[in-house]
Amino acid sequence: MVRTIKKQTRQQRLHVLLLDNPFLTDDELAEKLEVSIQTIRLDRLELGIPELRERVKQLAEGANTKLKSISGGEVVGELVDLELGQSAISMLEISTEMVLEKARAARGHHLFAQANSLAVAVIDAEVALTATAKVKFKRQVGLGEKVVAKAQVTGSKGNRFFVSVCSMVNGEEVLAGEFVIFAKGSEED
Amino acid sequence: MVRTIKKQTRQQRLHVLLLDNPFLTDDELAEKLEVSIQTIRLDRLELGIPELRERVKQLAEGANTKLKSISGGEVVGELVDLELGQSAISMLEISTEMVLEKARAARGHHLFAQANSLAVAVIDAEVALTATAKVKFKRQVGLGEKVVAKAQVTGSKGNRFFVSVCSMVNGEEVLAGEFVIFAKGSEED
DNA sequence: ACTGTTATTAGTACCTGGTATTAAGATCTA
DNA sequence: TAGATCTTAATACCAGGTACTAATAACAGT
Repeated sequence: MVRTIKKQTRQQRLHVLLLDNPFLTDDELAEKLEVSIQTIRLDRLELGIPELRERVKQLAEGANTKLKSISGGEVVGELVDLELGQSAISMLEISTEMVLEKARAARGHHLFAQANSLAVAVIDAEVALTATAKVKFKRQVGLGEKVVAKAQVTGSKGNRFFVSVCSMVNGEEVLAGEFVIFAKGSEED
Repeated sequence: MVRTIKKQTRQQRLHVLLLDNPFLTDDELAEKLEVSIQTIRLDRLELGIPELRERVKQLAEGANTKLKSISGGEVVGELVDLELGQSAISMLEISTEMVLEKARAARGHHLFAQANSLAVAVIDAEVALTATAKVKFKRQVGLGEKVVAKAQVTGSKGNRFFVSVCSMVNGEEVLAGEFVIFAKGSEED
């Protein structure tokens, strides 16, 4: 079944081509893969790949929400556990966009963002803002690694809450932070 | 000239509608604004607004680069001045995505990201990573405000560099931070 | 060598969301 | 009432598809 193998590899190449550049039309794909446009369409059908316009649309929508989830979401990372006023756990997988090209290590502020947003989230108040933060980055975090952050409220004084956060990768500490969070008032950030 | 006013306000509404939801077709716009589809098309022509597919495409492309510039770019914010190994200045305008809904204030980690990436950028080395950070948020920063961060290298010890960062809005201090940055090696983040 | 299956290509009708152009009415203004 | 502006209609055309039918090519098993 040589043809089947050909077909499979072509469909794989199709998949890769579209991952690399989702803006390719069937026409262009047909040229690149040296088959007819109908074959491309059958392939897309079999692979469940939508047409150009749909792909572009999904990109446009998806990028929007991804942007928000990175910069505007309530918690950076995925909230795994939350006991308001006491402790919280979140998980963040390091993606390509978070990594410094040269060092291939996650940029510090992403780890900070995870820890900071978790420290804010754990506070049981309408409005909570970071007042001060003291952070230690213990070791690099690489692409694809999953960072688990644990936040623990250690005390409070008036509307000031003290939260310590510890982030781990595979049981290894990668970040330790002490946060002071302001609750309710709009005095500071 | 009642018609002219009508036209202007309609075009303004058109503009706003598309800002709010760029995925609207001319058909839908015509319905919302209670004019014919031709009028919508003339309006788009006059306003220089491209057709739906083009808008979506631009969103898809633009969102990609925006994502990168927020999370993967070399410096968070706009680099205004840079003297490698000495000092650097960057500017960051607070956009809607950076703001906490309830507090209407910029989330701490955005200010941190600006300061941290600036502290890293100012170091004259192939690879620079944050080792420790101590940050104080002095006051809230609101939507649309422009944060100017200044980083100053205050000393070094081996491959450890000490950088202090001060961020201001309208001459008012909003963030003060002390960073320790590792240069070259891949020891820590 | 013949047959059945799978793979590929071709062709056609139709769809959405447009552009571009021409022409006809509507609306107001001087 | 004439002229300018605005709005709507109608039509031809386009890209980039879907959906379907049919013909042909390539090979496998017997």
